[in-house]
Amino acid sequence: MECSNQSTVYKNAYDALKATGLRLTKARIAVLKSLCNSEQPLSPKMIHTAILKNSSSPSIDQASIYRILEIFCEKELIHEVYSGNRYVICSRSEATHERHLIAHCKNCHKSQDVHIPDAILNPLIWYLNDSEEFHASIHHIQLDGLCFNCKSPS
Amino acid sequence: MECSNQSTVYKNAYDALKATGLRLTKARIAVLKSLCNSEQPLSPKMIHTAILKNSSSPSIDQASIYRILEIFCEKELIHEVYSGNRYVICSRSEATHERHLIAHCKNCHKSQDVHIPDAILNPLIWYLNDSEEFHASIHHIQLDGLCFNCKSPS
DNA sequence: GGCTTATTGCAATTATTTTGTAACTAGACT
DNA sequence: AGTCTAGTTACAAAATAATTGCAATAAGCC
Repeated sequence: MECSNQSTVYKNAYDALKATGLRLTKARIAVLKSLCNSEQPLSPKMIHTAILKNSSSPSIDQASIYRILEIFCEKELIHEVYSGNRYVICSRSEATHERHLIAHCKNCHKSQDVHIPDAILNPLIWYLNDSEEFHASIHHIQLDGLCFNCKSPS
Repeated sequence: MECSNQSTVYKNAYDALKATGLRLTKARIAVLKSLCNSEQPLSPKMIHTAILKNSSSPSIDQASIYRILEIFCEKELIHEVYSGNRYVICSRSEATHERHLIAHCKNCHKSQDVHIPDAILNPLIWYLNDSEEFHASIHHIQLDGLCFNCKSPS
């Protein structure tokens, strides 16, 4: 909602798009804007709806939006984030009250429990709760990254 | 793949299912088993396929699988995890090389950058990388939990 | 302004998710 | 073991979402 902040976000995103060498089409601009104007992650459908609702935007076909999002991800202009249509059994370690994180490999899509010593995890939990920014559920912190097998040796 | 471990996982999950008071139907058992036997999160479709492939399982209708997953989530027998069909602009802070986490509120679905002091985050990153279990991408660690607004006051 | 080709719109296809209802069955109680 | 009954499921159909091929378009370059 911070207008000055918003435009900074958009300006950065626009510059990043330009830097990729991709053409600056009205469709891509519209998708970028809708993401920049939102404080929550948007699904392709939500982006489509947002663009249609905005009278100043041209109408963009949904197929284009899928393609644009795919390209933007490749170029790392945007991230894909949590949506929630995959499931795992609640962790093995919950029963024993151990703390853990669910680590999700972006490459092979396997998930694993990662056990973190309390000495390391506690400060993070405490910091978050004290900051009042966010209350992380201890038994369901999800890390995105690469598992050991998929981690490139570079 | 650890057989003894697998059955422990299943045994716990089965006990947890029983404890909910839900009926122990063949469909629910089949869904529970397929999740327990998988080391990666499964989509409804994947679960359906897995069950059909398993000759010892009865054939379960996919509509039932959707309903079972919904109920299991309510009862907290399973978690929904990352799947990736929502998008956010790559973070504001990446450009300045600040470290941050993307925190995703399970209630209102807004995401926010959570800034963690290096003193707190570094040990976690270092521990993970040293453990060789998982390589978390520093600019894309995702926390699931509740944002301050949605956090219940209890 | 005209050229070139990356990109989009359109339309059709395929996949996924949801819903209503009749049939079924797990668990409880004889 | 047999019967009852509410909770579940299978089936079919509808709604929604995602993908694809190709002709039309327009962005960037001269």
